[in-house]
Amino acid sequence: MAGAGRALKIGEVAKQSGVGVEALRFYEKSGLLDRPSRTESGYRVYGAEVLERLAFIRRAQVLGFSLEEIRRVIAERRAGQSPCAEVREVVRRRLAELDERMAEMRRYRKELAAALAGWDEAGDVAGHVCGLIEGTTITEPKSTRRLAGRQKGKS
Amino acid sequence: MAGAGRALKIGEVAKQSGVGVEALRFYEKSGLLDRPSRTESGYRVYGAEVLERLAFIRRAQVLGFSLEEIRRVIAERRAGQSPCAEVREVVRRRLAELDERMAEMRRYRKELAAALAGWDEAGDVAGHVCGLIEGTTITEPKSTRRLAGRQKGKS
DNA sequence: CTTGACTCTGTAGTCGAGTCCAGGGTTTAT
DNA sequence: ATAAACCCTGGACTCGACTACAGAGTCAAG
Repeated sequence: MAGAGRALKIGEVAKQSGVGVEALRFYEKSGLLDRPSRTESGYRVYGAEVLERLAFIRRAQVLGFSLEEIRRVIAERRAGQSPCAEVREVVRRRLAELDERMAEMRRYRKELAAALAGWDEAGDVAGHVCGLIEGTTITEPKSTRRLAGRQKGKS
Repeated sequence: MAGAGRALKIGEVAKQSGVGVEALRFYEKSGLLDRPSRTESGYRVYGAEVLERLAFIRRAQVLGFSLEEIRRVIAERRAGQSPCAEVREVVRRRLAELDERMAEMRRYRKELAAALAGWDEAGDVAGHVCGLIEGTTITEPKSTRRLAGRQKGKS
């Protein structure tokens, strides 16, 4: 696979992958990208396969892997072992988390929607903030854990 | 309302609210809590109503409000205006976000589950990472936005 | 040959929601 | 009276995934 124009400089890679020059260097530092060869003057020179790697990373990210997890997967792959066991593990965990998360969200959604609706017609009583928050009784999630949170993308 | 033991010191409040001394001071600094009166020696002295305020904050947080949003709501309330319009706004936004989020999650879940299942019986092919990530084609979310992310809770 | 776009390294800053610490002072129980 | 437990301030640190910047070198076009 791959066969497009090779010998990409970092800016090319950024443009083609949508990842951003700084992020690319950051990924390299974090062990997500192999360090590429260099021109005599020190410029990074990538082969087209880096684009696949980046797609891989993006995908994994989207699936909820943290960069650290992705790093481990890649490292294992490079160590010859198929990282499948690991990946499977992570995926299973993700699934469970996702389900939990979604259940939580559904609950919140219900609360929110109910509060909004009920309060939409009730008008507001001074002193109470719309009854919205002070009124609702929520079954507290015992541990509020991270979502597969990602920051604002520029795209 | 309220009528329990008044004149709480910060540690009491922490214990009764589950919020943590440092967080309480942090909330105060951030304008989420009014600054309480002090003893002569400078100790914070809270009235019981702070517990309600904290419950309010917790609830709002759980509903997906950021501290900044909560701060605004409280500020508006204090300014005499009912913050209902604002709250409603935020809630509506949250609902929309939540829905979008959940749709995304459902998609991911499907991908993950499918990948896991399909791959569970296929065995692994070297070179491909389980087909999991390199294989799946995901309809990319056009902008990857923050979830109502919250860090690891200590509870 | 000069201008401007690109690249390099290394360090620092961002955001959110806190946590942790040092280096004090105070209150309470023994 | 003294130790333990509490409280104070101010600032630094955490985590994750980047982004920004300074200051310097390099490359391609005109």
